[in-house]
Amino acid sequence: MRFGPEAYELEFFKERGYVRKKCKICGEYFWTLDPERDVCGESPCEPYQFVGKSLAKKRMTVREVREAFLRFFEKRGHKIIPPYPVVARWRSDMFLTDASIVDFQPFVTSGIAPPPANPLVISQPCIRLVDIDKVGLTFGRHLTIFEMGGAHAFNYPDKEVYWKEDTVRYYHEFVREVFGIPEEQIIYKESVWSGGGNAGPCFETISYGLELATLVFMQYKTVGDKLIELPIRTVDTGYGIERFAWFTQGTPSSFDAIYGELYPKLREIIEIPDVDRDLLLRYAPHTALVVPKAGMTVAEARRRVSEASGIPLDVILREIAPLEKVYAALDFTKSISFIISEGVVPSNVRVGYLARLLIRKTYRLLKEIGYEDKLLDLIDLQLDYWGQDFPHLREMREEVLDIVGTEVKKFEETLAKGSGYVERELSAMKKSGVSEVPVEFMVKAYDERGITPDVVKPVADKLGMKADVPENFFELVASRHLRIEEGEETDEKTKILEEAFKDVPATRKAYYEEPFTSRFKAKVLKTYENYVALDKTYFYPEGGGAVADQGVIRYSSGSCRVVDVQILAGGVIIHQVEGPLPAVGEVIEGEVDMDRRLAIMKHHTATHILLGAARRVLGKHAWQAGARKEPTFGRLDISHHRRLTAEEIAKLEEAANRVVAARKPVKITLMDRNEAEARYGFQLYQGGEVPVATLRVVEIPGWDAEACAGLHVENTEDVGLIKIIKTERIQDGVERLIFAAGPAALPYIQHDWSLLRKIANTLGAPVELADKKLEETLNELKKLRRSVRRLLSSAAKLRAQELRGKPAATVKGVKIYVTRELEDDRDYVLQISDQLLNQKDPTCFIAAYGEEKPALVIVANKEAINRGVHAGRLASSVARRLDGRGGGKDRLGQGGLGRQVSEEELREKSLEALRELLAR
RNA sequence: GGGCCGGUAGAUCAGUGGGAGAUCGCCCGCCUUGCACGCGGGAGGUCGCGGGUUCAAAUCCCGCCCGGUCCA
Repeated sequence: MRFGPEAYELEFFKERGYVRKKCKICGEYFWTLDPERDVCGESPCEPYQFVGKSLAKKRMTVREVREAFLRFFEKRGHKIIPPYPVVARWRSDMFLTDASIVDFQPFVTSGIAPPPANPLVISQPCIRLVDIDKVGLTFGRHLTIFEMGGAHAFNYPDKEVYWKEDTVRYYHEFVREVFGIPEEQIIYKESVWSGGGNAGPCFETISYGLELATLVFMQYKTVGDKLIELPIRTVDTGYGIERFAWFTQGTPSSFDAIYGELYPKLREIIEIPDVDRDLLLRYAPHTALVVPKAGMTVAEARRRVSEASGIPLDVILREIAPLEKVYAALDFTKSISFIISEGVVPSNVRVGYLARLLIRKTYRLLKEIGYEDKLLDLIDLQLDYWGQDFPHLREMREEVLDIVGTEVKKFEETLAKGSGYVERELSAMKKSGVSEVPVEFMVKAYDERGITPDVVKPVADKLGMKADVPENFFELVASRHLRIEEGEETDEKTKILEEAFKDVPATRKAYYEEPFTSRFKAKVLKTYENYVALDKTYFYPEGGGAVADQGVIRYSSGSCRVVDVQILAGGVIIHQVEGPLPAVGEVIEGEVDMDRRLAIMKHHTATHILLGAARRVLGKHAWQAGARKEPTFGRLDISHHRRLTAEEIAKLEEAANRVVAARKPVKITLMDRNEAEARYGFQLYQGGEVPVATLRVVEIPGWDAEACAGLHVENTEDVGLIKIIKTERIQDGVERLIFAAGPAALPYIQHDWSLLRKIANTLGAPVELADKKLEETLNELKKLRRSVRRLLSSAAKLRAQELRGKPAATVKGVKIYVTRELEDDRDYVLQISDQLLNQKDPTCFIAAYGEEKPALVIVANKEAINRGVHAGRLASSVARRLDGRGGGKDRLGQGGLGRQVSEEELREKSLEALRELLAR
């Protein structure tokens, strides 16, 4: 995609005397005051020109740049907006805030809601994990976490704020005034921005070889390869706060500029490689050549920088690479600090998984330089340092360290178990003559146990095996997961219904107006199959995890039962009914099953109460990860890094029921989105994305406030008792509370009670002593087992003595013992045989044991086997003669008999079978 | 949410339908000034839970619980 030159031609450029040139390296057009310039100046077309110099008015820290940026735009009519979270919980299409405009998407940019101010300015911490492998290599041009200075204006058809001219003028003025960059060093490179279905022309602004900002004019919606004009044109500027700070300080890397103040404290934790300053200053400018695209490997990047700087590759690898690792560790630990302090719990799902990968990557990185035990110290350092500007980092210190600490411990366990596993498997392979670790094994180890090839490799080396990791390793992992996407049937059904009811106006949601009214009159607007749409309804449709209402619809000629209620995309509410349909146009009388509805409402309010309790008992990281409200129970999934203990569950119940007893009103208010966010914060979005301008805020004062479309009781007291029935771990890092509130709690309590009484009754002990009694009983059982074993062992010896002198027969020189034992214990019988077979003569022992259907055991000693006895075949043969089946190996045969048998009959059949066997 | 792997002695694990094992740890004894090592002996198990198939299940099948891991 490209825009014509007219998209970039500004009055401003004419005024200042700028000319349009084409870069001889990258071929892009750019605007400059210098007619001789033929390179755009952006990396990788040119090395950095500012390293080792102080070209700005003065050295500035990140904090100073941020302040200067905000004040500059504030003075020019922009309102300063506090930063949004880095975890984009208000959006369902992304996990992390990766640009300042993300804060206002999609509600503001699409026109659903007004912006909190217009124009506005914000310094937004952003997290981008895409270039994570190149962080360090570019000496800080790329970071996983950075602040994007965003000056934004939203231009509506009837209200123009400002557009391209002013945007560029502001930038121009900003860099000249604040940093003193001379005009001839300010280059505007033409480019195109697109993302998230939107697009527009943009300028990348470059000075001294470094891109400092991007000025985007978001103007189009992309549909396929077509551009459609957006009604709202958005000025989306991104000023690289860290890059400005880097530029002003002229340090070799931007890390020195960002974390310079931290270095003394950092040195107390880890050793920072002491690289010769001249070497760094020679090297740093050429890191501009590294472009973090998928195409360029790390080795390739190194080779190019080495060539351009004239520094040999081995010097780079020896001197500079270790320093890059420290840089990356700083960057990663800052990201972790920000993400976890917003309540993300590492897990195997969603944003929690990103957090886990990031923590593991950082751990491995630190391990490479021998400081994996310092991970928490580094995070602690970051929390304290950035906590000056972002106070929640300091407030969450304990929780963050606890959560990351838990995660690290888990990972260490995984690694320890993993390398043990690898060692066992590989040495087994080696024994069987394999000299190279199969790729399939490495893929399997990663997929099933999270063991990366770098863990396999040292073990293979130790065992003297080859282990080559293929380039496409991660593709091979992915190929294990290929499967057919399953189509969603429900979506199809919804589409059909939406089509059928598309000409019906949105249903009036009378249940919001009078949530306690059950009987109502309404007009039938349309019916389709067994679905009915009315002009208004008191039936609450399924939504927000709450199940739909049920009830009846009565009309002149009959009635039907309402079994389900759904709301369609257009706002039409359809009632799924059983029974004959009312006529279109008729006025019906609806009646909601109010007992059921009240039970659902109680569970819904209880959900909010419990969530508030979870935040207090477990910590602020306890976010709702899902919920369901049924008439008979409720379900609340919360993020938490450990299994809940019985004590925590009790505390949750106590806290929740205290709120019930406190008789707090449940206040429901419709509120402007920006106002609600300002008042309650982003904890509003517990249920996920809420794509509307006006939020319905359900507040339990002093306890909980959420954007919620559900129906609630009027006062916490109406909820009644809240009892947690059980907890499950539905994902790693997500605990599910299943609970019941009010009368619905009673059946669970009664059920447990009667079960307990039954158990106590059976044990013959009062309920209070049932646990003790059970313990005693089990202990006794254990003792008895031991006694029985000992006694049977002695009994077996005696029995063997009895039998020893009188074998039943001798067939072809094989001594045969046959016995019928009533004791149903195989060990006993086998011990008898052990005694009897311990002799040189060929001997075979045959026993049937147990009272009802007896079991059969046949054992032969080595000499007997040599004479042709096969205990397994014999068992099969004997058992078959007695209506049973059996089998086994030559030494031991076992089977079951189908009927009772006397010792005489057993002997008879056994000898018969044996003669047959030995005759062959 | 989906896929895959696993749950056996206090710990780590072996055991592919036929008598529950190894190593470490623990206890006792020998050796030793003492400790460690070494030697000898011993204790320790509802084979995660429930159901099914089978004469017979740690082992095969189904469900559940618990843990791990990869992907979106």
